[in-house]
Amino acid sequence: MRAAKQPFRDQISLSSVLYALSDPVRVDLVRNISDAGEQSCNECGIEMPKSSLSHHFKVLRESGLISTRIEGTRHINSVRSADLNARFPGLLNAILKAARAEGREPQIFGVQKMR
Amino acid sequence: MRAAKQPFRDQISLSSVLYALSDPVRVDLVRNISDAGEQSCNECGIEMPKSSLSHHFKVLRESGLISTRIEGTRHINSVRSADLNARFPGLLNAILKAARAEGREPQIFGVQKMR
DNA sequence: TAAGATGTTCGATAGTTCTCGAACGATTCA
DNA sequence: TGAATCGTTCGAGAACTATCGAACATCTTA
Repeated sequence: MRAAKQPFRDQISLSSVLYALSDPVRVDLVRNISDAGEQSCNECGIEMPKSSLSHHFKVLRESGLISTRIEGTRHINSVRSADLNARFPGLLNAILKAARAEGREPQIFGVQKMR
Repeated sequence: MRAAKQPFRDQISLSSVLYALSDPVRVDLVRNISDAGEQSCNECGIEMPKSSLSHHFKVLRESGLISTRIEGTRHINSVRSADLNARFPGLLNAILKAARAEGREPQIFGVQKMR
């Protein structure tokens, strides 16, 4: 119903974006959503309690990385590529490319947190 | 004397890099060092207690963003551009460019932290 | 050797963040 | 209406981070 709280394009801050993506779980989420075009929280392929996942989605949303559209009972997420590319040209691609270059497969079978 | 603890090129992790740069103070530091080529902790232009500054330099060092060479009593920092570009091509430039695009001038007159 | 300069390390405090179960809300479907 | 689905929010505990003064270490120079 009420639109998820997210910044306008001009309010997206570099710090928040970098911070949001500094978590392996979240960068995987963005990577998956980006590859799939759109994705519900459910089919993100990352196994973890709902509340934890919801937390990560919230961070991504509030940082301006994703937007969420509600469709029935599902929340469909998409990467705000246009906004991000407008605000920080090349940044998102560089990060996603780096994530792939790092060789770590997107996480699917549970958590693997380290920092 | 003892070399500052820092990761080898292949051990630089995306998460650490993004996390390190998710702090406005640290991204300014990297920006300044990058512009200047090299810089001691002293002349970084950011006013803040020595211990705080040292903490930020440590984070940058441990994430692989900078390396520190000791010369007399001064610790001279430089950005590990070659290593970073080899490991994550285009990433550092994209971030520095984004930092400039954000319009926030590098911090000089004291702290201005917000996140 | 003593004093000064430059940074690091330690210890403490305050604020954040992550994680996860439990409760809640909204929507769909029988 | 009742049950199921899909997510969010709440609350609490553990872990981490930033900040900063004080103490320490190292090198230089008087």
